[in-house]
Amino acid sequence: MADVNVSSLPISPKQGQKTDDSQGNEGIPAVELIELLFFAYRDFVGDADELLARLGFGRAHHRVVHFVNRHPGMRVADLLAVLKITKQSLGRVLRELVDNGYVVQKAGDSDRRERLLYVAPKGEELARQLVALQTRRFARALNECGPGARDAARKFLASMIDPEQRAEVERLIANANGKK
Amino acid sequence: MADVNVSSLPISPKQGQKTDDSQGNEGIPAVELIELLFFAYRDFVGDADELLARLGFGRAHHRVVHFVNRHPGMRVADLLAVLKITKQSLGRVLRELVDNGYVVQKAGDSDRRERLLYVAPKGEELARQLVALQTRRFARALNECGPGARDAARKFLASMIDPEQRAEVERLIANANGKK
DNA sequence: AAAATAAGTCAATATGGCTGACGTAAACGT
DNA sequence: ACGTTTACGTCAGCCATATTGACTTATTTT
Repeated sequence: MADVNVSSLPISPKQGQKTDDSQGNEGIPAVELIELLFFAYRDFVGDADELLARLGFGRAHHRVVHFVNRHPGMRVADLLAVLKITKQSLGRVLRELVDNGYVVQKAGDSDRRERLLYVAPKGEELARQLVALQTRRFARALNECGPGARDAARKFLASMIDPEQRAEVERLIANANGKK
Repeated sequence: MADVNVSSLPISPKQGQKTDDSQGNEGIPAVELIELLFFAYRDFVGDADELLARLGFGRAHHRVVHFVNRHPGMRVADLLAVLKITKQSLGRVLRELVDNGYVVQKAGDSDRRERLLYVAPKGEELARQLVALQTRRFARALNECGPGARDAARKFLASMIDPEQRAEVERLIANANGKK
């Protein structure tokens, strides 16, 4: 599968551009971390792509199914805010998911203008499979890193989020987890 | 900028779906890590987007400038292998970068069919600015996580890469770092 | 009754991918 | 020396995902 031949690239003439920042975190130029995150994320999303492609879906459908599954009854406006896309962009994707029986919409109880979003059984199963795929990658990686890696990764990833947005994301996750 | 209103999403009825995997890494459902990585990566690439947009460039240009800067003299075929895109997809992006004086091409010395890629001063400056932006995010995050976070993050990110691809990525990074 | 809100839709456009087909120049193999 | 392969580029057409702007419909709010 996609066996590339990147061997023997020329060696960069400029030696390790440190750009360092103390605080007990010296020694690894940040550009290295930047590239690792790039490759890690590419493989991370790649897990889901094959499964989605077999259903005729793309990453946009993935995101919708995932968040609707995690937040049953969310409004369209909420979904737009989470995904940070426009309503026109969501339109086609949501319609396809509804038409194919992955997502259902119900008018709001107190406000009947709202179309509350829920996953149908098909959608829940798809979301479950997608989470399972990506969970497997995390499990493998964290096992390789040894004990404590999970907490460290959680803290690191949260810290990478824009400070102004972090509280909101944490709230989102806590809500979906059932706020235990 | 983009102040969303995601407050008060409904609470998920199904409690924390553990999907756990022992090894001293219990306690955080993987779905939480999945979402944190999603949001972290979105903000991570978002850093560059604004700067690129001002130049009329997109993420595709970012990747090209970055890797050409890190691997001066790389061949077009090497770049295609790293980015895993087709030569037709690269075509327009590379042409724009060359036309606007960010990247230069030189015929190979021993094989004159090759068009070796180099950043022009303009391209080097752009690459530097982009790395600086993303370095700033890493520095802030790692400082928040305390000592040792850098090594932990490096190990974690590397472990998230497909095992079959990891050696190749490590080689790529080592080469660019000057193989010290 | 008027205004604001939630959602959906139409149209046009941009970006970044893809496949297939073809062309050119240079290197390689027999 | 000739034919094949390689490295690169390009034309044409397609798809997926996103954008902005304008407009409609239903419903709630004021």
